[in-house]
Order: sequence, then structure tokens, then C-alpha cells
Amino acid sequence: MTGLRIGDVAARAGLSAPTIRYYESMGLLAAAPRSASGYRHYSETTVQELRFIKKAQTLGFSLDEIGEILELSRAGETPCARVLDLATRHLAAVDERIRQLSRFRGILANEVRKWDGVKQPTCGGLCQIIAGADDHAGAPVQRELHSNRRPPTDRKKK
Amino acid sequence: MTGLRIGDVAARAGLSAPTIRYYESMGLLAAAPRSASGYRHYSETTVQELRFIKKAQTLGFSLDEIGEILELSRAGETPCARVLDLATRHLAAVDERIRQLSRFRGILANEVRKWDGVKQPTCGGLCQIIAGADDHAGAPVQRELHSNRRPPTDRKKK
DNA sequence: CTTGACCCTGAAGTCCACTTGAAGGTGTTT
DNA sequence: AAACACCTTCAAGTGGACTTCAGGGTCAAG
Repeated sequence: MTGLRIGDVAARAGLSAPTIRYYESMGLLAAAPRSASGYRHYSETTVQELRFIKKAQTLGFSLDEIGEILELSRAGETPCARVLDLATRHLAAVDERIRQLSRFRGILANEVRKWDGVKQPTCGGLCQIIAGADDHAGAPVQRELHSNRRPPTDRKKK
Repeated sequence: MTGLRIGDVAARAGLSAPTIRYYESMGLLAAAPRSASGYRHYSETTVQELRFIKKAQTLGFSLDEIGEILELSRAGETPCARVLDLATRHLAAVDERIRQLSRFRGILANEVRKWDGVKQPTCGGLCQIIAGADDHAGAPVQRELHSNRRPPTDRKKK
């Protein structure tokens, strides 16, 4: 009643207990208060925080970036220039990624359509086409932005 | 004149010599013929192949998938059902990823716009909004598709 | 004939976000 | 009081795609 134990929080937020301990050890989460016997206990707000972390992750933020945002957000009502900066950069990266993917989608869909029902398609076509996929796309764009992390593979429990 | 050495190939394809050796060791690239002194030597077609690999990578294929495609493509004119299969799955994954990103883009752009010029923005807003970002988005989609790899971070030479 | 830029191999290190394991303590139920 | 599910810590393992290191060989230019 006094609070949730780590397993409860894990269940509610949809991740594992070790992961929560890991986040704490990284400084992403504040150290939880302990019971007399050393058990961590939490409130609902931690569950919210973990849900935020998860979502920010699927949206492409790294744990480091999330940590930064969380830290700033905990600092209260000071101007959040850094958060805005992060968000803005991220926006640009997201835009570029969408462009890349959309172009590829078109090529791929086209290729798949052409092949559908064909008995002896040659692979050369696809390979050539992928090879030429971003020929008028300028240099690889994901160079300087830290935002091209892959969304976390959902490996979870087992 | 008889061919390119590994460094030339690396420079032309835009990656490092160790990476090429690594690809060869993985079986992604066929073992290059050697000079009397043991130097690998290559032709332009390897450069093409490496460019293909790079592009396929930035489009979200893993080295394993690329290897599979390359293998099948080398097998000549046999039906490339597996390549088609890979491509089709990939198409679905790409579509979903584009949807996710687009939704996020809207949210983020909106937030950035609201903040622009404001003196004391609170972080709470962004955090809340990210927290609610995919509330009507169903379960995390990137579960079963191997296609949510992040494009390779461009770390290259130093 | 030495300098310096390149090449070779094999092994080990890096990064991120975890997961797994070992070894043991706690708390509730039967 | 035994069973069993939970908690604790610290250490090591995982996976993908590389990079870096150590220790040595090769080749064209000066």
C-alpha cells in the first residue's frame, strides 16, 4: 500500500525489473527510496516516467537524450532551450528519414508489383534499382545527427 | 592497372579497408583474388557491390539480409522468391515506420512552433505530449519485423 | 637502401541497451 | 517451518557492425 515494488512498476510500464535497475544505475531514473529490508518502492509517477521513456525511445531518442530531457524537465520552469534544440534537430532528422523511406517505398512497391505473378523474375533488377535508389539524393544525410538510432528491438522478457 | 587495391576500393566506395575485409570474412563479399605477395585485388564491380551494400543498409536492410539478396542474385536467373519475400516484408515495415515518424513529426513540429520565441517554455508540455504521442497507435509495431534496424551510424575513419 | 605509405592476419575492443547468471535475502502462504 | 515468488548486488554475456591494436610484410620514390 505504501508503494509499488519494482516488479509491479515493471509490469505496469511494460518492461523488466532489471531494466528499471539499469535505468537507475545510469542515472536516468532517480534512486528509489528503500524499505527497511532494502526493497525499492515506487509511486505511479515512476510508471509515468517509464512510459515516457519508452515512447521517447520508440520515437528515436537515445537514452542519453532522454536523460537530458528528463533532467531539464525536473529542473522546473527554467527555459528549456536545450529541449527545444534537441526537438528541432530531431525534427530535421525525422524529416530526412521520412523522405528517404518514402523514396525507397516507391521503388520497392513498384518492383514488388512488377514481380507479382511473374514466374522467373531476375534479382538483378532489384539490385540495380536499389543500387541506384538515391542517386539524386546527395550525400548520405544521417551523418551528423545523432538521431538515426534504431528504435529499440522489443526483446523484453524472454 | 591489373586492378584496385583494397584502399582504392575503400576510397571509391566510401568505407574503410578493414570494413571490406570484415565483409569478406562474413561471406558478404566473395574472397578477392590475391597478388603473389598476398594483396587482395579488385575490379570496379566490387565497388559497385559495396555501393549497393551501403545503400541497402541505409534503407534498413541488415548485413544478413543483404548477404541473402546478394547470394540469390549471384545464383543467376532462378526465381527470386526469397528476394521478393524480403522486399515485401520490408515494404510493410517501411510503411509502418513512415506512419510512426509522420505522426511524431506532426507532434514535434507543432510543439517546436509553439515554443518558438517564447521566453519561458516549460518542458512539461513536450514531455506530456511525447508521453501521449502514440496513444491511439495500437501496440508497438516494430515487434516481429527485422526491419527496424537503425541505419548504420556513419563513424568511418576516425 | 631507407623512408613512408600501403598491405597482411588474428585478436580484442567499442557502443548501446539491455539480459542473464550466480549467490543470497525477504515476505507471504500453506 | 517449508515452499515459493519476489527482492538484492555485482559481474558477465549478447548482438550487430564495426574499429583498433599488435606485429609484421611489400612496394614505389628519393
